[in-house]
Amino acid sequence: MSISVTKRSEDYARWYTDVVQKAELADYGPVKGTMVIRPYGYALWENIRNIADRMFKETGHVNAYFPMFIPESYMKKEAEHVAGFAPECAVVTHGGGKKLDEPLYIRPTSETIIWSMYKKWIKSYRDLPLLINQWVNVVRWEMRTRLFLRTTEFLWQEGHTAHATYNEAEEEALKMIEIYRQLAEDYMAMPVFVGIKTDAEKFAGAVYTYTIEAMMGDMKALQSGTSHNLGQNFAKAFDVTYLTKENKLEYVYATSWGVSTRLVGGVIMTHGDDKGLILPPKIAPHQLVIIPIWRNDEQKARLMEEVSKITLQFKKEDIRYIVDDNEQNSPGWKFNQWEMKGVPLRLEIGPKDLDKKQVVLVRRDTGTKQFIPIEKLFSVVTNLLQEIQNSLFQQALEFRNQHTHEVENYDDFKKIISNGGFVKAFWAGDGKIEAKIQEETKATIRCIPFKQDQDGVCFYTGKPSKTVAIFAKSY
RNA sequence: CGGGGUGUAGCGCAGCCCGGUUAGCGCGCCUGCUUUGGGAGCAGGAAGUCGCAGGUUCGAAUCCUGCCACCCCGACCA
Repeated sequence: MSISVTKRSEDYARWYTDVVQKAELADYGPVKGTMVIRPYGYALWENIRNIADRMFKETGHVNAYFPMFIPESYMKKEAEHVAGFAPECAVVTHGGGKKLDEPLYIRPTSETIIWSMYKKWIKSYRDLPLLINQWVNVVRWEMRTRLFLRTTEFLWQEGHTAHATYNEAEEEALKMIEIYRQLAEDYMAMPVFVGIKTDAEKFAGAVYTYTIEAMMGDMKALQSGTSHNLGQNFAKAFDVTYLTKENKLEYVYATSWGVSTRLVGGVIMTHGDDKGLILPPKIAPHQLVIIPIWRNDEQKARLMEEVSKITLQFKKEDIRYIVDDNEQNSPGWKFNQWEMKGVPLRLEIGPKDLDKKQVVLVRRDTGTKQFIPIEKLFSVVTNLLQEIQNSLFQQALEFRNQHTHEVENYDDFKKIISNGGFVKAFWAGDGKIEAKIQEETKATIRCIPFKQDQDGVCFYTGKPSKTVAIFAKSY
């Protein structure tokens, strides 16, 4: 295996796949479009997942598991839903050597099977709200796949909630997109625009779709999480009704929301550089790698003794560290390897340091190297991890702002889009114009941000508008 | 599904045009010794149905036909 990655400036797509493979995050599976998530990549996903899971539970959600096989008839109950998903489904036609009476769809998402169960479980307003999440795999037979960003099978969570009123469902959908914003910005250090999708881009079967949209290193947008207000569409399709306090029969209101292993791709493309990955400390599998450097066994013994003292404290304070005392590889090799894997901090300790009661600390993001007295090590590491976390977010935010341009006419719009970047512009167009813009520029409306406080003129139609939209080419 | 590309050792490739004995190179792997502060050195070693199936030929990695797989770029999508 060669030991460096394609430069981002040379070929961004190749850089991405190089990093994924050389940082040992994932590998191609034997079936087209499938991905093996390797231990290091899975550890990263687990960290993201655990944070999200905690936030879900703190807001009253519980986990459950629904089957991956969905009867064909269920898929077909909600018209928009089947139109949106059926073409990209894997379908099981045989089981136990026999042709099945009814084909089974492998879930592309679980609304239908979950709502078929909710019909059984919801009878009264006392059963509401029902706030269930599941962490599962789903399958979508995509034409073109890319590791983490779009694979035939991927891991995600899908929350499915049932509510008594429209307002409650709306509140839930908004609450969850806010949780996704926090997950992206506060933990993954990935700034996002939060807003609503246009009709053209919303989920098949949703009334409203809310989204977080991040900018990747090549200035394309990544839809990183969505939350849908499903209204009564699925309740009606699956006939899920409840009795109100007033003994009136009403259809239930629903939401669904999800984030996937795509987030891993988002982290890679938000922070990575030509040396490989750069991971935000809060989600990094290892926050710190310790590399002892010795010349003989006696030195190694002394070093390892000091290292075990140091790690004792890290362990106590829940700093995720790894000691690389492998004897086969040279220090230089290890430096490069762990840089490829994006470990936020590197600690070097050798005989010279031991004599001076110090260590060398190197930041992955800036490359800054400093000598730290061992007695101060713990507090310095703690502060540095926080600082790296903040600085990664700030840097990503600056990058995004630098490449987000306001435009007032279509000519400027086209220039910006073809050079790469987000366009932020007043919008008063409709779906037809949106489609035309997409055809001509490949850019779509990523979202209409929640924060709207200005009046202006639509860049395309020239009509007065109070609505700013974010346009970009996307993954 | 359209366009392009690639299938030869675990990985990356050369050889193919112009058929010829034992199919090479780099990295990795194994053993030993010496090394270790930015991708170590030397010596020895293991490892290949040349993507698959037919065909042409005395002889095919190489020529012909068909098929398959994967990657990249588009249309579709988390």
